[in-house]
Amino acid sequence: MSPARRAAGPARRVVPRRFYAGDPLEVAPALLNKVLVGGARAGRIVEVEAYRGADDPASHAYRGLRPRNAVMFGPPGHLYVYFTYGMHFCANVVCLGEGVAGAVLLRALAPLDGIEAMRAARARPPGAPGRRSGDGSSGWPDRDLASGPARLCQAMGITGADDGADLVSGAGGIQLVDDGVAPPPRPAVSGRVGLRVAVERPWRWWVPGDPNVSKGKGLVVAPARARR
DNA sequence: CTTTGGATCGTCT
DNA sequence: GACGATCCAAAGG
Repeated sequence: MSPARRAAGPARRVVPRRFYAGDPLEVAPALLNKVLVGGARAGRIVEVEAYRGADDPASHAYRGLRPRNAVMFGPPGHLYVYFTYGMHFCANVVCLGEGVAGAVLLRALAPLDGIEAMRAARARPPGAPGRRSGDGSSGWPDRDLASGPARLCQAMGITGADDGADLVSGAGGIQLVDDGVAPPPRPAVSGRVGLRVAVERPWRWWVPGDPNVSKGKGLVVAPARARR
């Protein structure tokens, strides 16, 4: 590697395309603790949600192939980015094979590299409401830089221009890598956030106790049972 | 702490 | 014409 190689930390291996070929319900929890790299910025995935196709009324693919969701029907290992609420982007990893829709929504990252760039991308202008006075901070504690699907895109600089980017080749400047940290053996689970249908499906997973997980609340699907 | 409403526009009805 | 895989701040307790 060049002198610009990372100062510390284990090697990062690109996640192979076959990893994405499975069902989103299996790929989603396996994505936890993988690392999303975009230019000098990188973050560890700590919260995800699975979306499927014709059998998932909450999925953008539920009503069939459209220009917006076309990437969801394409080959696995690509990024599906959509625009919503008139102002936000959200990013998904495409699963399953070509012609079959499936994706995993990336809901939160733990910032690893390029944290200054993330702060800048998420900063409100000086004097804006909500900005802390006194110190030179640009407004957000690091745990809130990417603690939500739209915040994540803002922090990483992901926009609609990245829709369809290949996470394996990295040709679009975004790549998914494994730095040797395994997914949690027992991830936390709940229903998906922000939906009006299929809220009871336990298709949201996160790294238990991680402070970067979004504050969005999914329906509690498997309440802790009293032990005795 | 929780709840509520505004922002803002592509997509679908 | 309605609404969304959201975020943010202001208001209320």
